[in-house]
Amino acid sequence: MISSASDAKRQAILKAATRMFLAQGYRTVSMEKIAQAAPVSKATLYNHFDSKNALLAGVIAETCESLLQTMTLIRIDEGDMESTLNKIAASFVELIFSEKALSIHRLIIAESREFPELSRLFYSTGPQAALTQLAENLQQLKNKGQFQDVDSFFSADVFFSLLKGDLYLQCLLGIKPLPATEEKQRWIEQVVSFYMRGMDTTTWRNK
Amino acid sequence: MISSASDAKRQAILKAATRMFLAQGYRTVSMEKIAQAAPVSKATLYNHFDSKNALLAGVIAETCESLLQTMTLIRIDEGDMESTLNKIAASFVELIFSEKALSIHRLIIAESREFPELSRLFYSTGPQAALTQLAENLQQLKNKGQFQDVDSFFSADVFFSLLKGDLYLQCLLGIKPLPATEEKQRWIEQVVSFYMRGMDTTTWRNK
DNA sequence: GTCTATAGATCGATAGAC
DNA sequence: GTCTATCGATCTATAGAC
Repeated sequence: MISSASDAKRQAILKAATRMFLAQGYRTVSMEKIAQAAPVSKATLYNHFDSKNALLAGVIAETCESLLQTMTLIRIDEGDMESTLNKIAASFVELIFSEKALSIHRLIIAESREFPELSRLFYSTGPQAALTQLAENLQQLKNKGQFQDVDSFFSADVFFSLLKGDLYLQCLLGIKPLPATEEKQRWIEQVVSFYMRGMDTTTWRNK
Repeated sequence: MISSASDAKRQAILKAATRMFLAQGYRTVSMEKIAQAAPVSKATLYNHFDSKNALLAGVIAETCESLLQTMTLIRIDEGDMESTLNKIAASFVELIFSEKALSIHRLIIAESREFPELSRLFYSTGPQAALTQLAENLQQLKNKGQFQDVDSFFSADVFFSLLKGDLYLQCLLGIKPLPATEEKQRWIEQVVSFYMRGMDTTTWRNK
């Protein structure tokens, strides 16, 4: 059995490493500084994580898992299509325009060359999981007759891409502050309105 | 007057640094290796660029300028809206799904924390310039009566965001190979079709 | 398990000869 | 301007005491 004291140190290391990697990046943060912040000795750090790379993998996995839990599960049973889309949009926008999500995204892209397996882990447990979930929701809306498309995955892709927009790039680059609540609300309304016109079944049938 | 031999060395340094930074990232490439690849001595390298940061700035500026020239100027005088959009889309997709553009994008995001001024340089001379140009084109289409929207900038944002889609993220993460010509063509058709439905003036007026 | 101390390697930047 | 040689700092990872 592993002692709880050792477990506590491990958690302290992970917490410190997560905070510093997300805030300052992988390269600029040394094992020395992480050990100091934990606070543990460098030898203890290496007892829990074989290498700096292994520590990064632990940080990525834990952060992705944590972020996924913030994506609210949407019930599509109640309400019409517009209200359902609005709920999904609000949950998605709240997630991607958070400092934590943007930071992990930057970190992954920066290290994607040297750790391609981390990129796959991030994509499958993050963006891809969200896409799949939305595609399933759209499929259910389709079965209820509120909606008609040819490819639910394309429809899901379109919806999330619209919700990102150019604003997401600006936030990712750090050249624009995160949008305030009202700003996000207005953005969602614009996008959902545009999306529903594009998905309108009457115009769709005229294709 | 600066000797042409010195100028040639400067160009050789920039070329080597660009290639290595884009392929391997900023941190992993040392001044030593750049000097060897140029090939010049490290002292000569520092004679042309005061620091590694200054060299990075030179690489970014030159690469952004080079990439912008590949964006074809679109004439909206001739042809209908769909053919115009298709031309713009083809030019945009060809640009963003190129190895060079993806590499510079990764590099900028990776270093955006420490060099925010480089992020602004990249955004204004890259994505923002493209957005502004498209917004102006849409404005002209609007004036010709082929098109009607409330905010040309929003319409431009939507168009480019759709063309990126989830595929762009996968390419940026390096977990998917660049799309082939036919794949890009099919993608553009899907997106333009969806976009034109969303922008359809009859449904728009019914708002 | 945890600590201090340090090995071993690499890096950015510079000094001095030509 | 260009070169060789090197400084000083920092990094990852480990050895050995407790």
